[in-house]
Amino acid sequence: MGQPGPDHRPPRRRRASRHARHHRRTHRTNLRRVRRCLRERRRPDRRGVLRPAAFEQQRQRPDLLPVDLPRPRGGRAPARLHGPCAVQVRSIAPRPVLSHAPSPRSGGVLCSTRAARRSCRSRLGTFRARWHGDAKETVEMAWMKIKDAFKAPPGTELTVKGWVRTRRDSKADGGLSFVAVHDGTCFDPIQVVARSDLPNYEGEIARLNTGCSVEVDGVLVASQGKGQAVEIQATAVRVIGWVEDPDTYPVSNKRHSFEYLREVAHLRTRTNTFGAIARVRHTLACAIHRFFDERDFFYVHTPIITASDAEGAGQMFQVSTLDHMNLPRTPDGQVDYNEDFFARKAHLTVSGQLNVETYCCSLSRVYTFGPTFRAENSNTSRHLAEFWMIEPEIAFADLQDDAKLADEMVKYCIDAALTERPDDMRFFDERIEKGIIERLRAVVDKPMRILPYTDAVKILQDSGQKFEYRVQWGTDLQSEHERYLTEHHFKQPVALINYPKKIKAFYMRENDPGTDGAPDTTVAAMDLLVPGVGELIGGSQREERLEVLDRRIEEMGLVKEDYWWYRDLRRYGTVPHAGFGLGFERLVQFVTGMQNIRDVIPFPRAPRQAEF
RNA sequence: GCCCCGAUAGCUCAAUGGUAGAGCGAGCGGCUGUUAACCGCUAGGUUCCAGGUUCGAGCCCUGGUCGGGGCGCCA
Repeated sequence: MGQPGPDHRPPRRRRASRHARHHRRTHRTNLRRVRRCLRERRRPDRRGVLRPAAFEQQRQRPDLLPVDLPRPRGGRAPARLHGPCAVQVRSIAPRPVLSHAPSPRSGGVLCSTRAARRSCRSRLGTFRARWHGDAKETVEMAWMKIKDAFKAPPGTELTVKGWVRTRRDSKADGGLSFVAVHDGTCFDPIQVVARSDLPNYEGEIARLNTGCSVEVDGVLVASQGKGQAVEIQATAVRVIGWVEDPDTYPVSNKRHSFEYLREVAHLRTRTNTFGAIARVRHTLACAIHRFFDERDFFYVHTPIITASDAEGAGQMFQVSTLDHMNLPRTPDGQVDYNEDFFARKAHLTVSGQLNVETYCCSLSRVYTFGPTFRAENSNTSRHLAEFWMIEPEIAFADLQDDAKLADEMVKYCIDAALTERPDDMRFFDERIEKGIIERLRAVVDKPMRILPYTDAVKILQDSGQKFEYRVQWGTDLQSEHERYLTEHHFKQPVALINYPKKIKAFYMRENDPGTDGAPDTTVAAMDLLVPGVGELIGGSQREERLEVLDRRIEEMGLVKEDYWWYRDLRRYGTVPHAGFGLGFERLVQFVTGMQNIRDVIPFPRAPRQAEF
């Protein structure tokens, strides 16, 4: 705080006078605003934003009924506690807030239907007395997740546990605080109304800050204020964990940039955005497993450490237990990997595909879903060094089957997010990418576009667009080209198929000459491009003909013997088969509208980024 | 890896080479069934780091660190 000393005084005086000038100025402006508001019979708001007069009417809604909450009166209460005891009517309004008439036996009202009464009783059956720190007997009520609390009937007694989003105070009715509490189970926090007659009101409740963890006992009631349908009238608020310095709490109740939140990845999950991302990510992961399970796919756990280099391309992370400072050497000076853990050079996997193909060629339909590692020095919003990839592989299938599978899977996932997480999706629609719900719905409804690479090149060449890189058959499409196709030309996901073989991996099946009228040989590859993300899926039909595969391995300058077990699949009962890889984080990006891939994985790994 | 841009209060950002400010957040007080609340006051700074130019550097120069965007690699 302050360090008052002779040295500091002169600058302080100067600052104070400037301060004063400024405040006189803003004060005059505010006065003008307020006077205008009064003339127009409106309520003044900050920055001159005026609220409609309806606000006042809303505040005076007569149909809301204040209630008194019972406090423990010493002695044992639990045995006598049952649903209707929880609330006492203090004053009668024309229409009670709790949806049925007071019961004479209890003098209180809680549940309107038989089912709701039953539900109350069963929850209350779990009550038990508990000795609390302040030597007062309190009641532990049924702990409910906030998502369930929102669905419970008014009058339900419950406990919620979570973290404080905001606290607002009011002096009305002798003083009360509104505490927004979230526990991550749904998008919205629940509003807890804590009255000043709670024993720890002054000392604790009125000092709650964003980030504090609390347990709240109370009764669910229809809200008197607008902005939420229900709220909790608290009978007890227990502070579990304080925020030690609210001034430096990294995710205070305000807007933060995603760049900043990346630096506090351990706390960013408490924000509404990252909570929503986590839930949608979970829903998508579950949807993927469900999608495959419903279609008789088996989930195969392919190895994370591998000695094979799946595609002969791409930087890999090396896995070694050798002492870097004292490496064993062979006589010719090379590192002697015979001394290493696996007695050979080993890496983190860049793809489970080659392994999962073996299961495909025996279990027919399989998939992997696991972490994948690329040591490329990629600095983009769509690349990670560690990401999760889904790789299905289907036997007795060609590229058309593969594309169909990709189409169905993407649609299934989108539909799951839209139907299972409407609250989170509404948030993404309003705050992250306007209109995303509609666009996703359109993806589900429309048939997927499938377009040969050769035709795509023609479209681009005839587009009249100025591209930084010239479009030319035989070269890989640049991301500006892909974006033009999916974001401008088709305005929907597009699967490009049958790429020139020179730009694709050795295991992709060679097409017959002249396929799609292409000038040179193509392979049965498929890339699914989606707006905003680019390549969501990369896949192919696999080369099942041994002699063609061997030729391709040779052409690529690879060593046949390294792939001996992969080649065996072609020697013993080979079948046409196909598969693809879907970058899970890119799917999450596509569904949420988040722009940077580092924000859709809990703890991003990228070049120079592995803090958490 | 290449090309651009940036780094100033807890956060988001201002500030011709000449006395470092605002909004939000925080603390205190006022008002209020509140909800991006509002009003007043207060505190809060090694202007990323190391050098250099200058009477004087947040600003100009050099080097570094970190972050962002685009491209490449891909999923």
